[in-house]
Amino acid sequence: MSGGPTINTIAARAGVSIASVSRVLNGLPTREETVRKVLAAANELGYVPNSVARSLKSRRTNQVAFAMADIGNPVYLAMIREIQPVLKAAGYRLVLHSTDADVGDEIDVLRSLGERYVDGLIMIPLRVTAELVTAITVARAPVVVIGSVPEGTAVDNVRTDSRSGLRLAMEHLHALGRRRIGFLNGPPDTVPGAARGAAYIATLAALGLPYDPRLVEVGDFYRLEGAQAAERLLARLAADGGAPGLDALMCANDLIALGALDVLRRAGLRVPEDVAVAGMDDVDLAAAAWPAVTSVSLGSAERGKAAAELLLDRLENGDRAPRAVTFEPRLVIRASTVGEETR
Amino acid sequence: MSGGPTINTIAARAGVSIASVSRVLNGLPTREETVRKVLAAANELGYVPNSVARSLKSRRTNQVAFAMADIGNPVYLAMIREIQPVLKAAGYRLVLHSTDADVGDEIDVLRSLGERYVDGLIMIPLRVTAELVTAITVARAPVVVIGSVPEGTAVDNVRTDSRSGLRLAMEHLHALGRRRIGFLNGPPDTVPGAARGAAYIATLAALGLPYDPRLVEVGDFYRLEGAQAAERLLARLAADGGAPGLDALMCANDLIALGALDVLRRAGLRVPEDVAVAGMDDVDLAAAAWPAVTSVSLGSAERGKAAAELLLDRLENGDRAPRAVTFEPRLVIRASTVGEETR
DNA sequence: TTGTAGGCGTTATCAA
DNA sequence: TTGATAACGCCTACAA
Repeated sequence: MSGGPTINTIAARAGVSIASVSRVLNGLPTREETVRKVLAAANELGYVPNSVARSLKSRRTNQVAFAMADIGNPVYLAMIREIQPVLKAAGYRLVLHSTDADVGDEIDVLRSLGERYVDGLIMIPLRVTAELVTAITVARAPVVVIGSVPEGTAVDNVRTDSRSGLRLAMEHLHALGRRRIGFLNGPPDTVPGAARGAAYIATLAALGLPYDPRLVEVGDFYRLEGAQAAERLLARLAADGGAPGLDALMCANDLIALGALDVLRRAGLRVPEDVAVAGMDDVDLAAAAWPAVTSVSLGSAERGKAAAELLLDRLENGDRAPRAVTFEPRLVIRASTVGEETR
Repeated sequence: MSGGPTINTIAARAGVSIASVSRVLNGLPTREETVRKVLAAANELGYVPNSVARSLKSRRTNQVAFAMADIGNPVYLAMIREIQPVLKAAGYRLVLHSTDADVGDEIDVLRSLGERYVDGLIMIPLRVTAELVTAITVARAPVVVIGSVPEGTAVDNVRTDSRSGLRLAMEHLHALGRRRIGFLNGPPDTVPGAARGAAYIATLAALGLPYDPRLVEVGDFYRLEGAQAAERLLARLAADGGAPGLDALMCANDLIALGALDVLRRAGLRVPEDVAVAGMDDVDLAAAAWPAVTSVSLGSAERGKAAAELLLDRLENGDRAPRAVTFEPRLVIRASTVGEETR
């Protein structure tokens, strides 16, 4: 009573052994009549196989975990939307982990693979410490990492070069005649924060523009923090010299750009006439904002899909060499840099 | 080798029985020295308990499923963001199901509860058929439904009255002097579509406004479909009489409103000067849009949290009576109805 | 073709 | 305090 029917219940009802029940249920060759009796009993009892018992025996759970910093981030959301159907089609369920970008949490998730509640893991670490890399390499289940990972780490990996992506956007701003290009970054101790910060400086040099630290502010990859960073930047520029001395704002992601947009507007600056704004990630929100935000697509959806496929492949072929899939960034030009007329 | 260490491995290593190992690992009273030996062995071997075996024995998986139409919908996303931490704090993992608003899929999920891979389910059905209700009542694990469910259905339930919510928005439009209030709805065979369609007509009557079917279009609850519906509406009005004859647009959700916003703008109509626009759900996007969209908050986050708590409560207290939690809709006034000046 | 029995990794009972 | 042993529900040799 406490649990539902099991193969024992069915066996008793059908007057056969549990082995026969199992055989019928798994489509193994069985005498016609036995099949009938078993199926009839299973039907009447509303039998559903217990996946836990099945997993214990088969050593496979048909579950895959996805670990990211925060589901609220539209980038991860775009990935999930691609990952989920791929996994579902292959018969896997999706288990979600939010790590709040905490390395400890991420390492916990990796360790928990030893509990064997999933067959594999797709993860997006934001801070790649040595300890994390170790945890990845000793993980008890296949792992696919979305994002950069130290050269030579033996793990399936899907990445986009955000450095060249940021460069695309900067070149675009430069081509529009902008010369005082500010930069709002996320935490520099994260992989994307470090990469984009370095790319900003490198691109300035490549464009022959001076690097002026007063044009740079650091916050976090969210809208609110982006707005605060923009406020600090404007306040400092005002204190420094009066005139904004700023004709473009490169933002390390779209959420920051959206926050900056509000602040600029409130400060009476027109976008893009006074200050052109560009972001990264090309999330839905960027296209929906007003003005729509020029952004660098890092192929979130494609990366998610590729990661899922990579993991599925490894689940069937555990000992192939680690593979790295790379996507090219792509500039999506919208009104926040070129204005309305081109729409 | 193939699997990780088990209590057998540890028992052998520590020179004790598996029963002792289990006792130590579960903190049951054991002799000091045995504890030491077992913990030492477990540490050296990097032992992690197998959750599948544990689940088989304990009949609990520490997993909860969440089933919704589409993770891309910001409403569900807001819910997940609340549900996840509540479950995590209680030691549960979250399994995600996307059903594409397909009743068959939802019934499949309910049936799959018999597989016992989760301890409970939170679901948001869009179309509540008799078959679905049956499936809910015979489900093999506790279910919490977010949304309306037929009177008397014995299931934990969290809801907001979207009828009175829509009425709030309509009264607001009316108070602003709008008299030709159009309506863009989602599929009328969904619970929210039906409720909001009925509420539109009822509210018109309550406001003493005539019901003009030419002001109503039906599409789906997404941005693209909302835009298409808005286009059809404008085209028909233009064909019918030339002048728009429309001074407000009530949208069944925010995504529809965002789509409509684009279309109105492209048609050269100013929002809100020519046409005021209101949506429902109060998703992030509504606040981020330009102009920001007046919306009716149906308490998505709160509903998610309440659902998770309701489920946790039932998991500890399986036989209490079904409970219904209700939230009041709340109007959030933004620029799309009152213009910029009030910001 | 069918049934018996052992094992997947844990927990829990019952003697010793 | 400890160790054998029996479940949990399923799959699968192996033997009949």
